[in-house]
Amino acid sequence: MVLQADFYARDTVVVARELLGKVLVHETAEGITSGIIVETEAYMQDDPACHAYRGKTPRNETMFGEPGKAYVYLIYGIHHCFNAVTREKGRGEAVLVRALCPLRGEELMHQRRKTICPSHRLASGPGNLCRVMGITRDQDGVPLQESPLYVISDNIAVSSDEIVERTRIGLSVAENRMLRFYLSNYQKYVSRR
DNA sequence: GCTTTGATGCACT
DNA sequence: GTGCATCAAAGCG
Repeated sequence: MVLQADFYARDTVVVARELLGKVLVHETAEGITSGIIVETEAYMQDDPACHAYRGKTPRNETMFGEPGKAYVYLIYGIHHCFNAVTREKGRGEAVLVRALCPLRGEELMHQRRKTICPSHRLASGPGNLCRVMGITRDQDGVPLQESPLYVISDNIAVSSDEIVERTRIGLSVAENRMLRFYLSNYQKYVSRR
């Protein structure tokens, strides 16, 4: 079942936790790739580390739009990052998806990567994730319910004691909030640190 | 194995 | 001009 807008139109931390164990799918001309979401981070509007903290700009406009849309941006000039927009329209909050456990299209993922690596590192980190899934800024603003890019709730059981809360990664401000979540039994698929 | 560093685009002060 | 929600190659051991 594809997750609908009402799933995303809730508290950002709740959405971040519940996205763990769901499956991200991208259907492209090259083929279909999918993977279990194993690591997320929550970004709230009152958070100095959040793009929306200083208000709306052309770059982060998507975050303020409808819940359930993809917010994709370029970081360090090289890498893309994929987020799911949460809360009601006008709120400017999102969940960053940081890592996947590959499910379908692993062949294609290897092709999209220039380097050879073990499968548990294919989508370890937001930049790698977008690369192997074929996500670019072309996907910025697309609704996750009615696009080739969507999230489904599969029957992957996640009990709350498998969810580990940690501080977020790569930030210079507001580092110490427990807003990063990952599944302990998939830790090797997660970016390091 | 682990740590360091350069590549690189774009929004914003 | 600066500072990033990063990655991988190069260097060390």
